[in-house]
Amino acid sequence: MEQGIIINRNTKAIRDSLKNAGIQPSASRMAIASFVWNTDSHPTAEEVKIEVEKAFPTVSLATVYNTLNLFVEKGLLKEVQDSNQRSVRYDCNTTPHFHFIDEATGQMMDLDPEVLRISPDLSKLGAEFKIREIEVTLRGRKMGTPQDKVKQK
Amino acid sequence: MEQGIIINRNTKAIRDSLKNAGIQPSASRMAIASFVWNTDSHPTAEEVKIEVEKAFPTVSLATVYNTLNLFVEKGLLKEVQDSNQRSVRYDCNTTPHFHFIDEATGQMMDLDPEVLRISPDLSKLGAEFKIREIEVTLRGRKMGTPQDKVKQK
DNA sequence: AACTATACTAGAATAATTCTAATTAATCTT
DNA sequence: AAGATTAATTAGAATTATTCTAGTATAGTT
Ligand SMILES: [Mn+2]
Ligand SMILES: [Mn+2]
Ligand SMILES: [Zn+2]
Ligand SMILES: [Zn+2]
Repeated sequence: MEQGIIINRNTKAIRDSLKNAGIQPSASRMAIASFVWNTDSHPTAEEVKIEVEKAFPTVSLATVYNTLNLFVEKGLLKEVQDSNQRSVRYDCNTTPHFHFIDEATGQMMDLDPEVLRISPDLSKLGAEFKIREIEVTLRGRKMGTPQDKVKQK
Repeated sequence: MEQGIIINRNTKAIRDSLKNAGIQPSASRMAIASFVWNTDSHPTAEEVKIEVEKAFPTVSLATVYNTLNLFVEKGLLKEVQDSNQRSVRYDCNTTPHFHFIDEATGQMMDLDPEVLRISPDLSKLGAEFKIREIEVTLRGRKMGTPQDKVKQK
């Protein structure tokens, strides 16, 4: 029953991804990418900063935001809304998928796109609606076994 | 092809709705309710303030927020996220429905729940996910005829 | 009218994000 | 390699949405 996807790229793969997107793989960008591409926790900018500081103590918050925004622009990350509706979270899973938010913990989990079938009824929607993206979030509780908390590589 | 729902309650209906929810229908609450329950524009708090000030010039921003939060608490309004992901919008349509956001104008439109069929595949989702709410937003362009802009009562 | 509870207000505080202007680092040209 | 140019990073100020505070006004109750 594994919904989450952890990208887990190594240093070389990360460097190549950045170069590929036309981004110079500077040290701070590498540090930020290494963190966001190896977690499925949908971190906030502040959480990214806290983690990245461990490896790279001089990184500034402005650089964290600049870098995350750059990654979003280049399609390497997606922005998603935190459930408090106040801050942004960053999602390294840029493939179409859905989210489940546990309302007790606030934790945002990826859902495999196969768990939901979504069919727009064009006859009712009207052809004048040009859809670019469908965003779906489920909210509720996940009654998980403790093992569910364990991250696997 | 009408997706939007305009509640359009008159003064007496609004007063009754407030009383019904256990809210004292003070003058400022009436003014705020009269606006938010007669628009399908999904206004922000700032937009609510600007409108309400016309009828009620001394209303404070704190009262606008207090009142909107109170209405949300009592289930009279729903909060939805603005597409800039920075501010909250208020939706007088508390029945299950979906949203379409025109990415050129930022306009948020209601979609009738019949335009989308959503089926969770419980066998894949897992019974431990207790779903309370499914939130769906479509983004794209609406290539409307000019008449589409006209509000009908 | 006095008392109490509720509602309202102006302005301060908070917090997420962006902006500014200066500094550093990397890349390019000669 | 030196100098010139461009790109990246920084600290801190600015912006903005929202909440908080503490005082004032209003409404309901005896
Ligand atoms: Mn952004
Ligand atoms: Mn709220
Ligand atoms: Zn995700
Ligand atoms: Zn709506």
